[in-house]
Amino acid sequence: MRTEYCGKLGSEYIGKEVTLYGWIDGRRDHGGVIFLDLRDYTGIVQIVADPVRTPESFVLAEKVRSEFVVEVKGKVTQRPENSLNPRLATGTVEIYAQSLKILNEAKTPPFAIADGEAVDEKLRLKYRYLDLRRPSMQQNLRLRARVAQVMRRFLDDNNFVEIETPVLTRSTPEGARDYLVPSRVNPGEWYALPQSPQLFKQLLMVAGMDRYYQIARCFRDEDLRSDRQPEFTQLDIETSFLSLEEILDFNEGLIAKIFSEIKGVEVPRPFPRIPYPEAMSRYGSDKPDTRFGMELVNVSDLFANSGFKVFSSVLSAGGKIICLPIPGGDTKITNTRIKPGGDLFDFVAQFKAKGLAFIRVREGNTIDTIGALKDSLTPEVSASLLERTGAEPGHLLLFGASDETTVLDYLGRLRLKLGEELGFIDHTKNNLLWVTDFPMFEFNTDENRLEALHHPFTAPHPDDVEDLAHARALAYDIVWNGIELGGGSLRIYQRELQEKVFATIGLTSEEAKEKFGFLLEAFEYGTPPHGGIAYGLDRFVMLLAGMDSLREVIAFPKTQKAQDTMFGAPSHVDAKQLRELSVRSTAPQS
RNA sequence: GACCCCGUAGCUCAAUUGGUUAGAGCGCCGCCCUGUCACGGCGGAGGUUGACGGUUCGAGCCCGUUCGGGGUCGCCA
Repeated sequence: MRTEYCGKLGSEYIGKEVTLYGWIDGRRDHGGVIFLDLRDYTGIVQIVADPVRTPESFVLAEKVRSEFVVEVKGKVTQRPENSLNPRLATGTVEIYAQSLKILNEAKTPPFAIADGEAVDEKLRLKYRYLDLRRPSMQQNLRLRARVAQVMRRFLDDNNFVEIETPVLTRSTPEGARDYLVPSRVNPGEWYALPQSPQLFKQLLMVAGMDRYYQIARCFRDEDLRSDRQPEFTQLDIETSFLSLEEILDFNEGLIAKIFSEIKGVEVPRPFPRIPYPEAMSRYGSDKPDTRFGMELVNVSDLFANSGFKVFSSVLSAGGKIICLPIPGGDTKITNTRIKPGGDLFDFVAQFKAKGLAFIRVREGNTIDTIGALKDSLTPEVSASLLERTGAEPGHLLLFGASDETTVLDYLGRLRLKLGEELGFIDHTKNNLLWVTDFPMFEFNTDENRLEALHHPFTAPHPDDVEDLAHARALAYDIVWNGIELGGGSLRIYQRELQEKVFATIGLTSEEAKEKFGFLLEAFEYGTPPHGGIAYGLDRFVMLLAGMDSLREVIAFPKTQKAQDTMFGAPSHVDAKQLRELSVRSTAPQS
């Protein structure tokens, strides 16, 4: 029986007989004495074997290699004065191995079980069980478990009930592509894996569960990114009878608790709230990073009578001229980068920018720019420009001219790129904020119809119900340092309103009845006002761990091609299995 | 669907302008070593340069195709 963990041993254990289990982390053979590093998840402790004091284990210690699994029994001993190792937590002691038992041998691992050197991603995933032995992965997964525990404890303390919802459910319109599961019992019919438990949790509110949460696995069959996996985990929350204010306040409590217990950081409350239109106009993003300035400035009016054709033609087409002011940018950013062929030009071009105009502000507020623009800058316009953008000598002013949505998007992205490049981002900050007042719908030009920005169950602002197409939603996103941690809304709980929203996104009443009839019917049996939120747990943990990929906080993640290279999933299946499911593959035979 | 980066020994990387037998560190194996902890010393093994095709007197290097990993755009209510 194990009596202690390796990494916990210290001077207070001296003289104690211990039994340890773990992996051999290293071996130093001096011929007459052999030192072994024994590792478990808590750390490393030094084992000693020599022919005089521990003759039996000495013979075995000569055979032991890295990653052998062993049992060690012995006495915790004070290290000699000149052999202390201050770099090891257990460096004041060592164990003379009275007994050393090899429980299992190990092949030489394909990479060292240690942090530090970067190992190729495909190797890590192929040998994930070895990769997970590394200290950093041990820490990340244990951090994840602690975060989930803090969440559960907080919600439990607030009378929430944890309820599981089905993984085999039905496909619904809108949203991401579904993962489908064929039904054997119902040939030709399919389950869909849930993109979120949204409708189930709303029905739990109808059911009077009052406060629900679930750490729920969700599935979306879309292309992967470093922060997007096809299956991921949400902390899903729903409450009845709470106002929007109460929900935000409650969630701030949850987040503050996580920051306090996990990071030891007390975050100030209440979190700032930025209405969506303001977030877009100031930051060009619905998840603004407020850790640095460089806010966008609308200067359209200053160029209303401009002779600069690029600007005047955009303005007359109803577009906007927006400025991105860059302190110190005059010397740090060359014209070459801004002009066609430059990296900044190419960067914004992929987001539909036609180009970037620029003004350089020099000593005495003199202005350097291209001739065509200079001609339209009267002294009055120049003065207003400098005042409104806060520009001082050394500033570079970049200008985008396009329709409003487009120009805000590409300048917002450019702001982030340059803010990072120029070192303006203070990475010690924890800027938490809510974005509120999202529009209910946005126009999908491909399908030529409105679609829900959040989802079609989001309640409109009560002042805006007369004109649903332009209504604000009672929705909110929580943003940490420019990254969306989660989002939610108050929900519709009246049948008529829900039907109107379905109609607005182009669902016929027949389609609405066929796909959501159960929800509409439920609304007729006394549905409480309700609302909630969902957090991306993987992403939250990734950020708390300071990692830049979800793979670092998921035990068995998928590759960019959505494969599990260790298990070999997805895989072909027997023809018999397909027949049972009434499914035939149309994929080209390989 | 598209673009970019990467692929050389078990691992991390190098290899001048296309030029002799593809190198280094770590790891691994053997021998030596009683206080190391990145132990040390001596010796050794280890390569289809992801794959296929092309150009060339000659290809790790150039070209094409393809496979794999990563990043990004689109996509992700």
